[in-house]
Amino acid sequence: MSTHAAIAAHANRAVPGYLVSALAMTPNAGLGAGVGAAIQPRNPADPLASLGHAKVFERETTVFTEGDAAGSVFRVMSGMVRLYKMLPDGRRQIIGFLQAGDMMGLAFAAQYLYTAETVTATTIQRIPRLELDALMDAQPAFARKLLSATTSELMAAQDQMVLLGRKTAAEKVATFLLRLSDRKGGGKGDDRTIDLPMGRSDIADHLGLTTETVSRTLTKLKSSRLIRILVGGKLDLLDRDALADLAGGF
Amino acid sequence: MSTHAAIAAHANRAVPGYLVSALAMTPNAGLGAGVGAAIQPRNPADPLASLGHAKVFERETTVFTEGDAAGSVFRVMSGMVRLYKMLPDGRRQIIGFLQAGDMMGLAFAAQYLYTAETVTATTIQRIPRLELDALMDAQPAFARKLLSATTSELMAAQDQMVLLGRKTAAEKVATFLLRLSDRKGGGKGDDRTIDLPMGRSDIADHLGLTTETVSRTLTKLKSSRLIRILVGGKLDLLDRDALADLAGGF
DNA sequence: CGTACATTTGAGCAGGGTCAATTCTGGTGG
DNA sequence: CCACCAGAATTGACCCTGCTCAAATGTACG
Repeated sequence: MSTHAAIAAHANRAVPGYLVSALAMTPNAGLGAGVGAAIQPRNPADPLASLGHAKVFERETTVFTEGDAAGSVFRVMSGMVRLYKMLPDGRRQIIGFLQAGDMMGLAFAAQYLYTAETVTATTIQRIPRLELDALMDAQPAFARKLLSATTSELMAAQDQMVLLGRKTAAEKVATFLLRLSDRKGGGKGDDRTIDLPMGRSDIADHLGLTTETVSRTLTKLKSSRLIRILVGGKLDLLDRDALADLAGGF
Repeated sequence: MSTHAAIAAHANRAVPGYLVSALAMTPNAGLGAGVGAAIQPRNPADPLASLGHAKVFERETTVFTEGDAAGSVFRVMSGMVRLYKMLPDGRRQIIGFLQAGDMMGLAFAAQYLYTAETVTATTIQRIPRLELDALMDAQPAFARKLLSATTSELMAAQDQMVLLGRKTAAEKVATFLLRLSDRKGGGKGDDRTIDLPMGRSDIADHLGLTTETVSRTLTKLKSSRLIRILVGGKLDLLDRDALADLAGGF
């Protein structure tokens, strides 16, 4: 028993530390598949509002890297962030995409367990762990919220396992599009139009596919008149019912 | 927007309820990939010890089904349980395998989000949600433990996403064997021998493979002298280092 | 000891990957 | 305002890993 990169990483879980993963505190969590937890940034009852301070990151910038000492948690205020893990040889699995309200870096470990990078220009609130701890001590209700948000993330992660382990390429892509669409639900404008700020290879690494397969699958959906691909990373869902059928659950 | 089995299930996450998933409260959690949390059954400090009551389930028995009203949480005292989700057409994804100390059924939703079945004869403690709530209110430290356990599960779930999305069949099987081995770490006897009480199709549905591929892969590992397959669902790890290399991280 | 089911093994196939060329897109500078 | 350029996306051709279908062992329990 020696060269256990595998086992070593696994053992992290046993570390009685703090700050383990990402989590979101509102309903719109989920796209992240075990990642983002929205805690309404501007909610009057937002207990995090006064903690830490916000900073703007430009697009394609690293916020923190897997293995870094985990001293803070972060909350996305606007923009989009991707979280991923990499295998030693460079294969990448994107754990999730975070949007406004989602949190990351939350965990009970000394190091961050994945890398966080911005997809678009993003405003991020950085909250020192100590401040978060203090808030949890002071407001038991907040601790409950964190727990609730974390279990929501876990549910999303489980759905993602079904997707990765048992869905076909077409089902994966259809599911992904519907999730994205659900995410930004209530908003303004055409509710059939969704934003795809991330590149094809990001989508591929999130769905366990290659960029080529993602592209081909989108092309097929376009030919079938289920979607329309617009310029500028936007896309119309022309037939949600058909997409939902294709997605096959979740 | 109508036939959204997908979207409906997804929406569950928004339900402000309780009791969402499974979680474990000790280091040996992890095999579950987003599932079991061990809370030392016989630990003197076990705050759950006096709650609910235990029951013995025989092998291959359903404990609860996805969609059932979620009135209780459960803790495995001995034996093994599998948790899974199914797609409408019957494809199955096993979320994780639970062992002694692992909890399940914990969630912030009104229904169970997956099905739990025993693999072997299993003793399970059933704890009404109300009792768990009361405990959380009475012991803030316990609530913290739950949060810690849940984030551990989330970490495990993220590792499982990497496995499902980016690993080859051989890497998946090697990773699985090492995880199983780590799980029951400290125990007695030959630490190279591990128990595989679940069938090949359970392993397959956990790793996103077919039974045939799992079988073939194990045969190859056997031919390469990395493992030895014993009767009675046992198996020897003959070369952990080689397996760890094969597993490629985590 | 026999039967039912699980596992293994075999043969052939296909979904999605790889490698590579072409087209688009968006930003930049003239 | 437009031509140019670099990177992204798309498309094509071919291949391989892992799946399907099927048959042959193994194994456990009554």
